[in-house]
Amino acid sequence: MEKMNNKNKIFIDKLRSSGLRPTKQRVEISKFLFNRKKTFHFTVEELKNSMNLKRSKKISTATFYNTVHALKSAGHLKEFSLENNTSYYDTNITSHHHFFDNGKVIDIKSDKITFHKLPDAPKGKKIKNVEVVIRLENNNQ
Amino acid sequence: MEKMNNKNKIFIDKLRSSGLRPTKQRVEISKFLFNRKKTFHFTVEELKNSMNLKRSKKISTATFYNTVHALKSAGHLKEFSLENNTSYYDTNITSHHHFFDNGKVIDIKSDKITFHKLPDAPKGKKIKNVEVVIRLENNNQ
DNA sequence: AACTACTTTATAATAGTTCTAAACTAAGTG
DNA sequence: CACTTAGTTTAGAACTATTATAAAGTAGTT
Repeated sequence: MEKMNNKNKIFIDKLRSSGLRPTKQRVEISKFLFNRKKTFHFTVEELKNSMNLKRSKKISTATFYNTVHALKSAGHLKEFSLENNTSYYDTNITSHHHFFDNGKVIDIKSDKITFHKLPDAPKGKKIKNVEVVIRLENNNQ
Repeated sequence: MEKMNNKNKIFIDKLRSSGLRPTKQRVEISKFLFNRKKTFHFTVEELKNSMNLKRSKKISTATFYNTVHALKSAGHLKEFSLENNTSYYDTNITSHHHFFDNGKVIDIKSDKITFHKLPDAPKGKKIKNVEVVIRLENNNQ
């Protein structure tokens, strides 16, 4: 990348350290995803639409999918699913939990939920992680 | 239904009590789903393939989708999602939890997991349910 | 038996995602 | 700095799960 200003260096390093070539597109997508204070939940289509809206030269759909998959494989994004057959991604890769409120997702910090009892893993298996979904509904009156 | 033998009566009643006309197709699908000892996890495509394999007169794809949706709306099936953009259904409609082991799903009885600490619902919301997913991996010593 | 509302069906349509192969580009080499 | 090459981007086709359409069929009532 010819233009490597300081603003981008952190994202370039992040990509490079994951074995991903820091192309123009990947750097811009990384900046969009990770240059924010709060956790970001998104689908690939949402990401594409919001980024391309502001751009004259659009990034292709395939690149959004490729990049999100690469970032996920590198451990920079977490995938999760709702009941609508669409993949959601979460920039918060630490182990944590979620409220699901009619398609809206809210993070719950890991330490907000603790267990009194948990089952053992079946023979030959071990527990990779434990994630809780708390489904919400409106509190009518 | 002209042929209403005792074997089918229970499924016919189940459909009728949910406001669903007990058509030939619905009764057969219900029997296939609910006439078993253990909980059954499936996708609509899996259900279609395994039922139609044995049949000379196939049930159409649309009917499988319609019936599964109707049974879900009536509260006889529960839907859940894995990370592959496909809807899974569970004949165990009681509140319970799951092991996910590389696409394989195993039920965990509700009382096998208890909480020590749980967050409050956000203002104006209340908790509808709490479900835990325990992801497994192989125990390579 | 006749009527009607609900159901099934084949098929088309849609949404999200992955594949393909050609054009492009980052990064190393001399 | 050209040159090379392996990795990347791209448009578009293909694919998979699912939903919509509208015509034909059927359950349940009269």
